[in-house]
Amino acid sequence: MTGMPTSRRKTALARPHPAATDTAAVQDSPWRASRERVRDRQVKREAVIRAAAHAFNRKGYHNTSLDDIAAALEVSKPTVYYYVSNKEQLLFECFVAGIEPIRAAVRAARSPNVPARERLQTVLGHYGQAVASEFGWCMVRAEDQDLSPTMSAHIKSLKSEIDQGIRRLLREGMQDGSIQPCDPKMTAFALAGALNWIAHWYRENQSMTGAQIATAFIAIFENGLLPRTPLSPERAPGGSER
Amino acid sequence: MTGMPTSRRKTALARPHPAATDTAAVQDSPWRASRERVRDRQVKREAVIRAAAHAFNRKGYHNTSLDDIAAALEVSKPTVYYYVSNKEQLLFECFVAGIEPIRAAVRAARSPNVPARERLQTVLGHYGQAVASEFGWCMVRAEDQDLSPTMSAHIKSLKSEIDQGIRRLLREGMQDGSIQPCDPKMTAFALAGALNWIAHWYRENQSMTGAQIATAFIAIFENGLLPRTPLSPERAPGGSER
DNA sequence: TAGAATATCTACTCACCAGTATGATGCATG
DNA sequence: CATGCATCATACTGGTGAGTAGATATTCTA
Repeated sequence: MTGMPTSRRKTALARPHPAATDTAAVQDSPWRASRERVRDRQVKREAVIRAAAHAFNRKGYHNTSLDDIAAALEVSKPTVYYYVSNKEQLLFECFVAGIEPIRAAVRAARSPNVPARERLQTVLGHYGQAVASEFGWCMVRAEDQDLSPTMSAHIKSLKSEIDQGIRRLLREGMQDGSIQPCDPKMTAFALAGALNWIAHWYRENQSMTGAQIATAFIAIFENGLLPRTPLSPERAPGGSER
Repeated sequence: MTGMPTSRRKTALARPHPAATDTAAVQDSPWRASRERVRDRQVKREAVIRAAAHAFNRKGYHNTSLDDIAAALEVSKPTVYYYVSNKEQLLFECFVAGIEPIRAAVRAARSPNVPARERLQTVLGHYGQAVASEFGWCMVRAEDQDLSPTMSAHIKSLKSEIDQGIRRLLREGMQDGSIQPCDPKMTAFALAGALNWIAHWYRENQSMTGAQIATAFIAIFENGLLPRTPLSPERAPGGSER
């Protein structure tokens, strides 16, 4: 009987987001599929990762408990711990799942028989798609501050790999004449920032797909805001990916 | 005596960032200034906000306890609660402190006697400075998921105000011919994303100031990656702000 | 100088949650 | 069908941290 009628409910304050359908089950759970125990560790492990990504997307890392994830899969918490060693690793796995396609694209962009700007287009296209994927949020938001030094270092190096790849493409583009002279470091930051931010506003079932957004962004970055002299009718000679 | 020598230490897992100088005191605390009680509620309140921003910057919102903030100010937790009602409000105040200068810049950019691209330059300049400021992190990272519906809606409307302002400048720029035809919505997202992301990599005492970074970004966005026909010797006719 | 208002502290409560101890249940295989 | 392994659950621990109760000290005011 504290008196004041102002909103008490410690719980309500601590969890600002009780969110209607909280235990919103994941669409496909290897457990719900059949009641008898399926022996496929890898499939289940990936289902756990995916469920975690889903929950992190909606409620954020810190507002998601492992009980939430377990509930979404309709299993108990120890089951989750049977497939991953702890919460941090769960975030890390989501991060890797999100960033891997980008790394692949960067590695594939080494072929020097294509103008660097076109190769950059391809990389940025995959980048945008990855950020808009189900793991995009985790990839973008995996914070230093929530990870052990080891994991943090690992993540940093993966991110750096991509950053360096983009800078290299920019430099190569300046050399082969397909890209306007610019500061590769700052330009890479601007590009990555614009694309990363997609994770903050993009939601599935939106009008545009990740690839379409990436294409639009590439056009913006290529053309620039400054009006171009209207004597180059073809603005993007290379075919956009997809 | 659990057996396995694998890393136990529940605490170490839960707080991955014990960070050497954790209770790193804030430079200027109205409390440390003089031991007798100063009667200046507003000054102290602002000191609390600033200390919170500092802590959030370094450790993130969820890894910062109100005890941390109190310790940084060399007071006790109830003292902090004497100036703010709860942790959420603390985040909100930091957000507002960060975003206010941008809103001011957007409002000031209504004067129609200057080309819209130049007005946009000014807005983006202030934007970049704000993101690189001590409140930048809080402004950019104030998550929906950590806020009550009321606060969340409030923040959304403030953000939207800026977004709409940028889109309007883009449209005006297309009309007055100072800006290349483009999709204002996507372009505003790209601009805001690139600038917001500054908060993720910028640290003070870096070689560039926030304003300098903003200037560099504006140049990148204006020129575009596509080489320009080398017949326009002056690339940015408008003087850069500052 | 007596009270009132302001400012601050010590010492709690209580919910939440990561992670675990322990044991049960099914499955394969000899 | 016994044994060992894989899989999963119940029920717990221990620690953390938001927020508070209630007392105390200091300053203002009448």
